[in-house]
Amino acid sequence: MAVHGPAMTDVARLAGVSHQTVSRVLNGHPNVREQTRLRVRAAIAELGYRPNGAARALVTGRSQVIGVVAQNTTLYGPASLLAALEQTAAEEGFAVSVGSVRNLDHRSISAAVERHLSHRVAGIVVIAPVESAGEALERLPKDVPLVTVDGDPSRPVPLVTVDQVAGARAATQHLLDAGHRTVWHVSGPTDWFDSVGRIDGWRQALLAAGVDPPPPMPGDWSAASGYRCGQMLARMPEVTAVFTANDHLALGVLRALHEFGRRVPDEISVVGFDDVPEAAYFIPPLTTVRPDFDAVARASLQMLLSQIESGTGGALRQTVAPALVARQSVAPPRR
Amino acid sequence: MAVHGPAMTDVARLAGVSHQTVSRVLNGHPNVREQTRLRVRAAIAELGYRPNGAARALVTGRSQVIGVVAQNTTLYGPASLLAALEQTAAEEGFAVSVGSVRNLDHRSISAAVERHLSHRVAGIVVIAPVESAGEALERLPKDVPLVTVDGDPSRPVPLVTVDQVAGARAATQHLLDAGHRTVWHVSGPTDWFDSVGRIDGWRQALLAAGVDPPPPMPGDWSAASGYRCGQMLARMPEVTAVFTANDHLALGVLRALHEFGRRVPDEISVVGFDDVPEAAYFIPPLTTVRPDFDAVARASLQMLLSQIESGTGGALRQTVAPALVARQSVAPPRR
DNA sequence: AGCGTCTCTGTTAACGCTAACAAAATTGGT
DNA sequence: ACCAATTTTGTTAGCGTTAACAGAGACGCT
Repeated sequence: MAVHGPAMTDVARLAGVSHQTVSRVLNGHPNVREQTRLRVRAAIAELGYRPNGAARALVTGRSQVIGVVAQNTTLYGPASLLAALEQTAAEEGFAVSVGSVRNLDHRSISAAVERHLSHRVAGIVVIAPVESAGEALERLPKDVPLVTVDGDPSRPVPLVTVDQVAGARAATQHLLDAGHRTVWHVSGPTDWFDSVGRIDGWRQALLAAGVDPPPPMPGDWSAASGYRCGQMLARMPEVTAVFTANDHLALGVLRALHEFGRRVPDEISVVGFDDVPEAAYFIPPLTTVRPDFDAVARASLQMLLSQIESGTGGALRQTVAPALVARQSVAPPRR
Repeated sequence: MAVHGPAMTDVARLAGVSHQTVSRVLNGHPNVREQTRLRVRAAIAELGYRPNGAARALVTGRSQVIGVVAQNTTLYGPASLLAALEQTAAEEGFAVSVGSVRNLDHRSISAAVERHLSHRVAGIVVIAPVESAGEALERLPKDVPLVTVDGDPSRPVPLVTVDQVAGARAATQHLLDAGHRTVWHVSGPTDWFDSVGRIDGWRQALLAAGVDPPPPMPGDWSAASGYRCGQMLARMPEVTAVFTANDHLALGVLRALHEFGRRVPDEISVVGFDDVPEAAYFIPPLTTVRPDFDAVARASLQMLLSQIESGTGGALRQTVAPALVARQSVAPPRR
């Protein structure tokens, strides 16, 4: 009592009503006399009463907590998404419980989801950018509200995603528009849907321009792998434009090009993806594509909440368009 | 039943024991016959039983959840810390609930803490790098296990922190050792304890070398503010060495110096702080100080768990030493 | 006045688990 | 084989809340 604070019955006693009436006030039930409602509110304030979420969760079978499963919350994208999700959830009165996971393999994901389920979360958001995550998701009890972000477009699971294809197309087109005859691509890991989408968009833009796409160079999102690819690109005199799957890869490429004395954008133009806050201060400032993480978070949460309220598990799909941010890393090719 | 999965009584029935015995097996109570234990385990596996955390939390008064309050989980430091915290907590069987907060003022912090308390978290970790957070923390119910990270060293609250002073001293000393006569400093926001500590360490190293510290230039952690400071530094011919309070500031400085044609490290040496993964790919690769976020997370959690178990609220203090990572952004001054 | 129909409030019974105690089974020493 | 100590199991009573139903007034109609 002393330690755990007052309970509903204490409020009821002080207000001179039954605990059930207090419950009704708390849950905004209509049939409570205005005067009673005020008395209860006053008692709540006086005692500093705070409803016990565990008890509520026990009886309703659902808590006011949303579980998020993500892999590497240190990467800029996932971190931004998580923060946005948390903000949005808080506005709706939900807490967010993170379950990060070392690998996005089947077992790790299941384990994280299990942990969330055992806490009886109201719903789960899975940031599942790779193939292997999909399997784990299909075996889930299907009465659990679930939304995937950046997941597999081919699976029948509610999905919110940044329009990778459109973003990549815009980036590539921007380079073509500047006069480049073709655009090379440093991609992310090919088992990530994000990567696949960005490769697709890049390829589409080239094909639409009647250009045969060169082979994409696979990276792993890190500046280190961008650097390695950059070392190769720097040695190829015909390369004048590069689109990298994220800004960190671009940083590595910029560094390699700089070391080889190839000037950006004079000799080679570079475009990234993500618009990390530092991108404007790369040398030179990086032209990139900015996904709207807030919009993604809002859409995911809205989708999740509608499932929670309706009880039905719709298989919706929502896509958020990213925007090109032009800076100084792009210029027309020298002739 | 069907929707919410089997309960303890279902397991008990299948195993031919009472639900209390199941509870004992689950909680590792010693006095259970080996044979019984196995039978119960088998039943649990067969039914896919998952204990109900809400019910457990209700009766014990504590959930297996740790609340984290942080401001900007998009910044590299907090994000890394959060991820490490989550990993460590998961190993101990705890989930982590994030409560991010727009501002670290008194009211926002209290609100976030309230939200956690209403979910009956077992303990709270506050990543509270600024002064204003301290007040909010002192009014908390003192029976809640609490640990602050990077908080106010002068308050009687359990605290884990990176040794900012030692890190900054090492960075500054490294520059002095290279032969520089003095070292300039681009600091973080001065209401952050991290910044204060780094300023202190820098100043200490200079004073110990018999040098009068130049005025620190205040930034706000962002590359943008680093760039602004860099523009000033670039115009000052006497500057040969700069220590920035984090790597993003350093990036901004590097960019400004580059624009002004001042070469790093030939004319000016730069050292950062944080060792973000990209720092090795800046132009030139950045010498920096690497805090051990995993160690901080482990220490915080251990401190929190010992409070949870013992019930006592010790006012411990623990400091984690960072390590200097030497790269190519430092060289002896030209003479 | 009498009676159904609202609106408001109270009573009781879960939800799934652990704690405390009670009972039964096992062990060991004689 | 018998009693006491010990180990193992079962029984009961909550934890704080919501849901379902029951009861008590207030109101309008015949």
